[in-house]
Amino acid sequence: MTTPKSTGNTSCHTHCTHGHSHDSARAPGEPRDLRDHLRRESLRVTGPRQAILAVLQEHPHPLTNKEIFAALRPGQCDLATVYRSLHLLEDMGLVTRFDFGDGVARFEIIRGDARGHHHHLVCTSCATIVELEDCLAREWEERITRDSGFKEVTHKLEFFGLCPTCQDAKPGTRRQPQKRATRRRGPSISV
Amino acid sequence: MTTPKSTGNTSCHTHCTHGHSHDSARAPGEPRDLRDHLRRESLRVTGPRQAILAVLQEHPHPLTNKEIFAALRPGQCDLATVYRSLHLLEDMGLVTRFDFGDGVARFEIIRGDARGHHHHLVCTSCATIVELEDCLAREWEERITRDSGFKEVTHKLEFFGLCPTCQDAKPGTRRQPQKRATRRRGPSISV
DNA sequence: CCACATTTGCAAACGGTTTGCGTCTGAGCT
DNA sequence: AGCTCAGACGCAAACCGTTTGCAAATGTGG
Repeated sequence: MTTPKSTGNTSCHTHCTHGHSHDSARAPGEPRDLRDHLRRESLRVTGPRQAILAVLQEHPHPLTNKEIFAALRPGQCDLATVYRSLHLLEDMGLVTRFDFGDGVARFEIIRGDARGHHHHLVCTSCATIVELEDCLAREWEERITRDSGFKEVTHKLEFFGLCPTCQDAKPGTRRQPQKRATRRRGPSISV
Repeated sequence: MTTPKSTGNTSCHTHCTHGHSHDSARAPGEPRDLRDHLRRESLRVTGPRQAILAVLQEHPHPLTNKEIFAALRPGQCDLATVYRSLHLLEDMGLVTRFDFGDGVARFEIIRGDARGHHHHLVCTSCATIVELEDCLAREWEERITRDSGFKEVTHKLEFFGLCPTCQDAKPGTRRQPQKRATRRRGPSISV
């Protein structure tokens, strides 16, 4: 259950092609911001919500609901509340949902410091996650908007590969035709 | 269950920036190809497998397991067999799995005629799907491979938006804070 | 036509996620 | 401070896509 494997390290920000302004002009994910957002919609500032956001703030990588739940003090709140709170935080725009195609949602806090919309590089073997700087597909959104007639065009883009560590521990040739190991969720991510 | 909604129309191939060679030099998804692949690995050419591949060949858009199952003659095969066969076809490289982030896998046959790796534009309201020509992110894979130390880098990229039809039938402002409609799977795709 | 490994159908299990409902609580008001 | 009540929470059950165990059915090479 609580496999801590999925949170990797390896900070490999591929590029840094923008000013990287270090002024912290109200980061969206800050505690104050949570209060403001909730007040504005006459919702309650509760312990679970603050605790969950705090966990997200301490972790620089996408976390699953269970991982967030595990990072909370035992008995601090129910798993169902974690799910509900993350929907709320997502709707309020404080948190981004990521989908690595393994059927588990992951969440990351939205930081003010130029760490907004971005993508990930995920190891298909150990699920180590590398954050990629900035977005790559904005201009395509525009082109597609023009050509398709769609509106409010957004995108999801994630990269997958074998991380340096897993390249060594390679278990021979992969892709046996049938008869492979179980397909039930493991630490790895099938692409 | 069998909502046929998710298969849209609207063929809007955004560009066509390559020779579009019309020679059908052995398309991967053809029946003959299925036989070859199976024989090569001493697997059986069964009715269900041929039928499933045939359904995929008739449909130009990604289909879910259930949609494929529904397109088969009643009693032709079990839903579990559909799941198993699609894993097989995917492993053999005859079919591509797509993930639109709604927790349901979709499959599309791999055609030989320059319709290999490509992406989609999905309406977040009615789930209409538009096929986008070719791939846009190949060069990024190379760059990321260089910069990260990962190997065998691949990617998943899908676009989402409001299709022309759904732009009109817009139900006022969206994004109510809490208390929105059910989150259980519907025809639409939440991004 | 046989023998046997591969597949299938069926039903049950699985795991992430959502929800119904009764109880609890944050926060505005007095 | 105390009241009040809409909004949150905890708990457990439901949902739903997917996977799998097992016995019976079937494709294939010899």
